[in-house]
Amino acid sequence: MESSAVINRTTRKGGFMKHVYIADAGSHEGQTVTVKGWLHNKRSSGRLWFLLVRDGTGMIQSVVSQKDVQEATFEAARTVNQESSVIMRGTVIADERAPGGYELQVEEMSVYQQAEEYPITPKEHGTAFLMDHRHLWLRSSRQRAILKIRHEIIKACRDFFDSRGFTLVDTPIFTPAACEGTTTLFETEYFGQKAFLSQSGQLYSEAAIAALGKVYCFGPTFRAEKSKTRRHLTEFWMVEPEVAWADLDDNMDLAEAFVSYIVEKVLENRGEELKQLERDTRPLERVQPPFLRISYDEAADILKQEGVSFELGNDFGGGDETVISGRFDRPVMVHRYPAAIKAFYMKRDPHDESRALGVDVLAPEGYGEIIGGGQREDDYETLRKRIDEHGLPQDAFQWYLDLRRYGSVPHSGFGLGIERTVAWICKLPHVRETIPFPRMMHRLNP
RNA sequence: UCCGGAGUAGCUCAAUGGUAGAGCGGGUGGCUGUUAACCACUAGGCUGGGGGUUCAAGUCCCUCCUCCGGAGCCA
Repeated sequence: MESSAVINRTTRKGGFMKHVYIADAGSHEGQTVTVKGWLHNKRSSGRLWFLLVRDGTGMIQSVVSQKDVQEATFEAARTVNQESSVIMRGTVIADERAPGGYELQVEEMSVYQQAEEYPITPKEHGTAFLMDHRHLWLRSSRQRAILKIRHEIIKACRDFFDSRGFTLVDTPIFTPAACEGTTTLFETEYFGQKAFLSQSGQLYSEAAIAALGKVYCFGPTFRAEKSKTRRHLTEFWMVEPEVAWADLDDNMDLAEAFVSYIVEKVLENRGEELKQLERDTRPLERVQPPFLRISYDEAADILKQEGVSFELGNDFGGGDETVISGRFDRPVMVHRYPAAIKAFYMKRDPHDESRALGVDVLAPEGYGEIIGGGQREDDYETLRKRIDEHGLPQDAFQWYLDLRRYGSVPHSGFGLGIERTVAWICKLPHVRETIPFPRMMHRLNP
């Protein structure tokens, strides 16, 4: 979209000729073009106005000089206010004094809509205020950069799997029962019966592999936990591959290739945005295979060496993950957690029944778990036993058990949390800025 | 749910228990190269709600509400 320069060759009411996107303005140097956008900021020097105009592709300084324009245009420049929608016709000229190197020497401008007093000013604001105005906050340069990188990450996820023969399988949002039985779910009324919002598409993806071999699902997931930390949202996006005939090692190979690919694509295509966020890219450049693979017990040893009090058998907390990942210059994969703290569907390690063939990928720089996954239990009787042990309803999982009755195969997969990945790659202090409209315990609006 | 912190102008914040202020934003005026421009003037307040102590409460006490940070839970 951004590269299609000319979309309107005819003069229409309220518009001027030759609409050009700001990102392409440089290639129209010396030409008269029309720019349509929003007034980001303005400054003046008497009979000269500098209007910073933004159109989603970029920003350009437009200069309105009283001696060069008609009275109506100069008056428009004088009275137009922040975030008004504007149409500017002028000549593109190179000028090193202009931010971006090019500016628009305005010949005529019109205000499509004069904005009311804009609540977000070019000065500092608190997070609560900005979140209340999230629908407007998105217009800021910083939020725009984050959303561009989020998009790049999502595109990289899809490209990665698509180019490796995976098929996208959309899994349901309404589910009849808990997928894992471990987390608190949002409950909703479904024509007289209870339904729950999905916390993972994994179980359905497991069904799909017998049809398609390699699949992934990509969608929103919901957790009703009353978590109030920088790493939690109640609604977040997850991409989950599932592969038939893959064991835990294959799964880890896939995960490290996947994460490396995502980082590579962001570095390749979103350098401008990373720079805008003042992200030091050196730690990202080190994100290449192989990632170190350590067992849960080795990870626990690290905590012991670092003097962190930790009870063997427990799961790692956010602080523990930071200490463990702090040892490495790239993501680290921790495998073979105690089976007792993992979901019912995880396959046990044949060499040690107390350990599950699960793996978490911990991002560096204190960002913690971005991937969780593992090899699934594929034996019918064992899985039945696990469902009982976890106190889950046998009926609801009958279809899932069927998968172990009709051509069961070893298989593995994982889920990557998009928001945590965006937060890490952008080095943001909180996941709430990684999604356009975050949903948190205390945030349902806008 | 637990622990801690904060609610004062549209926003970000000041204000010994004694007349509630600044910067930004808004308005008016000035400036032909501004870079979150600058300069002058100006409007703007139920100090989160309720109760109490006091001659006097933004300030002290109780309570409720809201938000922020952390923990737990989790991805």
